Amino acid sequence: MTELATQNNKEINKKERILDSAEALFAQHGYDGVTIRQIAKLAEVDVALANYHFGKKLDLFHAVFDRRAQQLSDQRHKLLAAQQSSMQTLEQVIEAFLMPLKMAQQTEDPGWRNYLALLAYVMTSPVWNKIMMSKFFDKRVVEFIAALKDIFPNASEDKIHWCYHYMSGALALTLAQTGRIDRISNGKCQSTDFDTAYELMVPFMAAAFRKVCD
Amino acid sequence: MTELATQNNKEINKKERILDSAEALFAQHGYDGVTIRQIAKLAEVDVALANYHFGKKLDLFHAVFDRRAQQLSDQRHKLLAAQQSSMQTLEQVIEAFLMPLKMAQQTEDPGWRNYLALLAYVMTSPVWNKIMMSKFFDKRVVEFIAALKDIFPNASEDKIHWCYHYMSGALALTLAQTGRIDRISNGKCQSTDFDTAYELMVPFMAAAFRKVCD
DNA sequence: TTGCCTATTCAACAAGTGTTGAATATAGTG
DNA sequence: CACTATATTCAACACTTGTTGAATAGGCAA
Repeated sequence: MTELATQNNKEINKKERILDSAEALFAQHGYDGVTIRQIAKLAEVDVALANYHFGKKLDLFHAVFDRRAQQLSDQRHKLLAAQQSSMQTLEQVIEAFLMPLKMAQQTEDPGWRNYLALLAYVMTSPVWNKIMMSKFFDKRVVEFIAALKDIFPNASEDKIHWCYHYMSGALALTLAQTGRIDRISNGKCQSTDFDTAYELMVPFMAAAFRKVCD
Repeated sequence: MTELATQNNKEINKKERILDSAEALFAQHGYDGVTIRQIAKLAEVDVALANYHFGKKLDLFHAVFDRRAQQLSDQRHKLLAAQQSSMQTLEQVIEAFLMPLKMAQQTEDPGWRNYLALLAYVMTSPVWNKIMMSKFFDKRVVEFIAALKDIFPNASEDKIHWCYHYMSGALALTLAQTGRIDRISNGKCQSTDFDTAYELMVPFMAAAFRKVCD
């Protein structure tokens, strides 16, 4: 995200090409919906090379997920900690939570957009959620919820958790880019329009949080 | 839902046992994460029987999805149409949209809970969303959005669509029952607690809709 | 040159996949 | 009983899966 976009790397680093291809395919078809051979074909490398670099298929999946998770998680932590002063508003906290994803999408690197879809896949999967989300993101969510507790000192913890859950769901469906909002709105809204999605999401969620937690 | 729960059907109707087993496995592992042999084993029938009754694997998937989709869609339509009078409040409209899912969960039949997770899988999947959701549910969503337009005559259509999108995401993550809210809240909240999830969701979404669309 | 390490390809394995046709059981009808 | 249609099982097929060990290429140091 801070680095330059590494697009059009078709002639260099095969190792990263494997990661990029796996990322794109896993994001769209899920773990079981993708074969190593499909990944290798898209990356234009031999089938055995993925195994050489990353080991088993499951290890490759972890490698794909971890590559950008660290960056994303760090960004969230920075933004939340930066405004750790007790002057923070609800809108600021929500924005700090969403901003890294918005920035990831705005990068020229198309890999980031694929990664966000992969993140949505992991978030909504009953089997992957525990395994993958606890590695990096759960810690940041705890920080986010702590900030919410400061803002709503009188709210029960349960309500805050459920409110976060709703926001997390809205976020996940946005990241997934299923194309449903395009279809239902007859093309007037677009799944790929993250700017609008995030812009509207902040006041939407802020009002909802206040209603339930205040 | 209106019929009696058909639990403990282990000694009868093998055809329905296949559907039930496929439903449970597809919901948890997705389409590609499940083999016909796993389904047959769980249903305690021969591998070839699934093919005999439902044809190809993809046809079985459709059969599983369609079985309860019709009921769910009809319920939504009834509830929305019943209060078609211009006296309906925002809360009533949202409740009419969520109620069928709440009722499905409250049934004794554990198959319904599996089905809701399957629905979440389809809703969040980039590949399945278009194929499956357009068959039954898109029509009801259009009705739901029409009701929202009546309530917010001055709101732009885009905003209404995005608000629906957020709610749909929150709903999908709830249906998915990933166990994440359990983990983050240290067990204080539970993914299976649909009652609380729906109860809080109505005021949450109502306030959010008003903020953005009013 | 030789030697060595890493990267990459090739060919192949054993296991598992969806699917199918024939064989067998079951139940209902005359 | 026999006849028939449906339901179920059995065995096997052709194909794909992840994975691996041996073979090859390329770069770099001595």
